[in-house]
Amino acid sequence: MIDLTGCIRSLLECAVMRGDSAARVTSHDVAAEAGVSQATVARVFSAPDKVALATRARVREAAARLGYVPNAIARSLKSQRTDIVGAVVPAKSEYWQDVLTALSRRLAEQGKQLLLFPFADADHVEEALDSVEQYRLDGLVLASSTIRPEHLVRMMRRPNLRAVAFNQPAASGLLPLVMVDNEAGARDLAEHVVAQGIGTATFVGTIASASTDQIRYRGAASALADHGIACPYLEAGGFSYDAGYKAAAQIPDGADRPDAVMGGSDEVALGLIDGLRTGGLDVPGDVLVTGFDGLPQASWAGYDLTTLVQPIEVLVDATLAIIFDDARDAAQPERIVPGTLREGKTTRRGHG
Amino acid sequence: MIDLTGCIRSLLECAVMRGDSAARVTSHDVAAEAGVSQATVARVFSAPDKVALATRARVREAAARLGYVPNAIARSLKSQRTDIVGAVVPAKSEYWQDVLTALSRRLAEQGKQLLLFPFADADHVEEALDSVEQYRLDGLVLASSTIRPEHLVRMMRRPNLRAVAFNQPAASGLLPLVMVDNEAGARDLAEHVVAQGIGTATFVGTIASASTDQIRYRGAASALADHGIACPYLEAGGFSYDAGYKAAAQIPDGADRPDAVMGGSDEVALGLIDGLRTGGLDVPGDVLVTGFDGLPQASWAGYDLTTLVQPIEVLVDATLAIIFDDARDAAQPERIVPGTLREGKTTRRGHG
DNA sequence: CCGCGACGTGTTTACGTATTCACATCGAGC
DNA sequence: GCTCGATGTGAATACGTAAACACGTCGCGG
Repeated sequence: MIDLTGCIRSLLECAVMRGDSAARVTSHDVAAEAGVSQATVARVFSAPDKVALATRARVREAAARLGYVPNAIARSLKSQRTDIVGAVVPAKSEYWQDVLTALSRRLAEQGKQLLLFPFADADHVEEALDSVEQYRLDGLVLASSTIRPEHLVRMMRRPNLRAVAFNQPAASGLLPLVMVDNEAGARDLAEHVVAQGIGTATFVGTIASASTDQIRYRGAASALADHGIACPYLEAGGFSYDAGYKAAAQIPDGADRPDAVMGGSDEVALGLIDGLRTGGLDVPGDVLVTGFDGLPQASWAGYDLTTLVQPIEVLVDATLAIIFDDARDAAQPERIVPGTLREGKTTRRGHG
Repeated sequence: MIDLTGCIRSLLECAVMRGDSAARVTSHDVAAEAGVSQATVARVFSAPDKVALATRARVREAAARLGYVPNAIARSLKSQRTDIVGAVVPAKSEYWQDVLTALSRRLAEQGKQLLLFPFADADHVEEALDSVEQYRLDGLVLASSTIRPEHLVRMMRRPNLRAVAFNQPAASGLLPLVMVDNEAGARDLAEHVVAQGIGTATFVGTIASASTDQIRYRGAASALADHGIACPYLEAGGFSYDAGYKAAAQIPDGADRPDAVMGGSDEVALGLIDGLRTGGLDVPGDVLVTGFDGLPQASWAGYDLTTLVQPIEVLVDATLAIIFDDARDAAQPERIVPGTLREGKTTRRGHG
């Protein structure tokens, strides 16, 4: 039987005991305690092999006794590396949440951290970048296609800072770039709905000025055109469920109703589905719907959306590779990674 | 007509020009350029009112010319403040994504940043806390009820670090605590479904060992008991949609089928809805469903879940108040904030 | 006309670590 | 037995800033 209360109390006493004394334990204090120099203490924590085994043990023990924890701030100042990667992302977005989750997890595995610079809208990117410059980050992920080119330019060639554009086609030629193959993905989706036998289609984009939106539309429209199908463009006005939900009301009904509606993103597509259903239509009975991104919610049974799944892990790994691999000669790498078509029931018509 | 290409090119040249020269512009360089001392430069950027207007302008100009950006690392080392708040959170969770979004936005407004320490599971919290200690953060938000007490204890009384437990009932008495009133919320939900005329109910919890789960169950069960309704507990085994979806299969059907199923969280509840519907049941026709948290997805038209909405902004503000307000005498504040019942169609029965 | 405070600026030091350089010790090789 | 290289350690310095302290100037009241 474990004495949990006692255990916690003793831990507590330990913590309290250290309370003031641990206030600021530096490598000097440890050095004094262990009878060595500060340099040796520093070596024990950053390059242990350079210290004799016995000394190392003595220092470790002294450090533990005093509750010493190396100061990352001081280390960063001296070593010119922070082990922190920044990410400039829109404050609200399901998609970016997923990306950040993957990014932070992978960074944590390498003992590095993720510092967030969220921005409410494109006008606030400037402020975010001001903060970015103050922290001397090891790397920076510029996410969101709503970041304007002038912002990207600003982040070029900062010393000691590898900036990477993530799913940001407009950055091509300016910054190293990692993205999913938006155009091919949109084509795949279009080909898929064509194969279901549709005759008309509408593309409901997110924000017309976003470069991903333009490319996805281009891919879809050109594939449809190959089959003689026109594809009008409708702007939802946002990357959100709400934008898609409202846009559903703009889609013509009656004779002009399209056989398929292609959403510019999963969030928009999910909103479209609910909006169309609220309007009395059946998805996929009356209208097929596709998305783009492969959000977890897209595979929820209530939607089971046909979409293009982005290989987020691959994209994240590619991004970190650019940031941390010292192949600085490969000046402007562009990694375009193919996505995967996920067939859901939103495009599953009765066999025809 | 704007010459966009030219504009970008000039910006680009500017950036390249600064390329090496801006490599490491320090306050000393600016001081030399402006013909003042380093101290004056520092003052211009941290306490401008202490510098004469003319001098200030001259320094600002010199700084702009050289592309000087204050070094936050050095500032932190000197001032013993990082202006960074850390958050220890589970890597995957819709709910925490929402909280983090609110948190980072509010911090950004104050010129502070959010450093993420995500952990995959409770066993990895230890490592996350190791990192936390190295960065001398101004504050720390310990989120998730899966963080164990021994971890909380470890964060007590660290000097210069205000740790706050967020929606973590088990932290009561150990750390300052901010949370929604889980018990009252669960009671409200239970009272609501009772008012719909149910006779039987089941509670599908997330993870039985999580303190929030226990409290929510207690609230629901006691309210139901007040009306003579028993409330068996079923564990989904996670905080996720998938866990809820699978748990739906465990719910008895036929004569034993409960009139209402109360999910331990929105994510679980949404999974439950889809799971029940997949099983051929109608929600709310056959079974009422409730959630807890108030996620954006819960109000999506496809679900329109009845749930208890957490006032995330309020919780976040309370958390930051504890971290930054110098009322250190108020040793262990506990802020329990009431949530709001959101009535969706998942508990809207035909009038009976 | 002197002294005193307010104001603006320069000088100096400290924050806590990593790293370079120098130095001492020890074993091996001729 | 002396040199040479390898190894382990200490002393000193630098990273870039903030803040304490000191100093000089100016304006004011007595």
